Amino acid sequence: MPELPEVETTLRGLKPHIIGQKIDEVIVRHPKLRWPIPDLKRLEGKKVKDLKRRGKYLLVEFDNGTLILHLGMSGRICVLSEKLPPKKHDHVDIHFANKKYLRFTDPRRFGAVLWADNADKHPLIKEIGPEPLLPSFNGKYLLEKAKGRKVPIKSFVMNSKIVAGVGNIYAVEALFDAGIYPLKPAGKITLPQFNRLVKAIKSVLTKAIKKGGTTLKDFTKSDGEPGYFSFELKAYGREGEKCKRCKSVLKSLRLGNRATVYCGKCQR
DNA sequence: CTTACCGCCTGTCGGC
DNA sequence: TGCCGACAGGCGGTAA
Repeated sequence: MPELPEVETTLRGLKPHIIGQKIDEVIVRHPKLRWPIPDLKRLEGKKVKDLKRRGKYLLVEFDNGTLILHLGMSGRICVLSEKLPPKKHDHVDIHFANKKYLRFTDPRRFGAVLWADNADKHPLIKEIGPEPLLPSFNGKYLLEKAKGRKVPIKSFVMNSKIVAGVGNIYAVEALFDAGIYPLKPAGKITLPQFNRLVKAIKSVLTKAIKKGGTTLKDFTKSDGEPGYFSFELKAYGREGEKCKRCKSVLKSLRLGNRATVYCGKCQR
């Protein structure tokens, strides 16, 4: 389940291997991910100009457009230098002139590999809200956006139009840290609460990215998995266990079919 | 415009 | 041991 920190870790691991590299050949074995993979012949002979992240999307930039990658739930990308026979879920290989190649793996195929002539205008990218780690994402911004909205705050922060790339795990953790009840209507949250929430989101994402950084040296191993499972979660997955703050038992509810753990005492 | 809900996939896990 | 159904989950799409 790659969340933003894992995508960021993937980006950092990938960058030194692929920037400036010329593509020799692209092999697509299973063209049906979340959307059909377009014809990637257009990449052959092109050089990777830059690699960026927008929310959980990875953007591989070329002089004629951008390859958009999304890892969905189960996607992984690695760079290999020795020829390994493709396994069942290795859907795309991108071979570079330096004999290394990028391999896109995704068992559940919720991920995406797409092309955009202009990524900024692509429908999946253009509506994405501010990056959570930039200063433009702050309490005042959220307060303004939340005016009159009745959606539960958890759904609100998981809405990519409001803020980019905050998934279930980090929404649960940040709301716990900020002491906000997940079902509280977004429009009823005060500026001090939003300030705390923003601080919590930034801090939890930053911590996870730091953790991910320790896995970078193994990036080219085919089994090198960005490690956020080792990241210490205070609420997510701890239903029925004791709150680390007040010792009462953590409760859970389902919101839009998503596991939502919270402390009934600390979160109001 | 806002909100609620569907469904794409497959590995894993609990129950029998 | 093996079969089977339930479940997880990002997130765009669509219905209300």
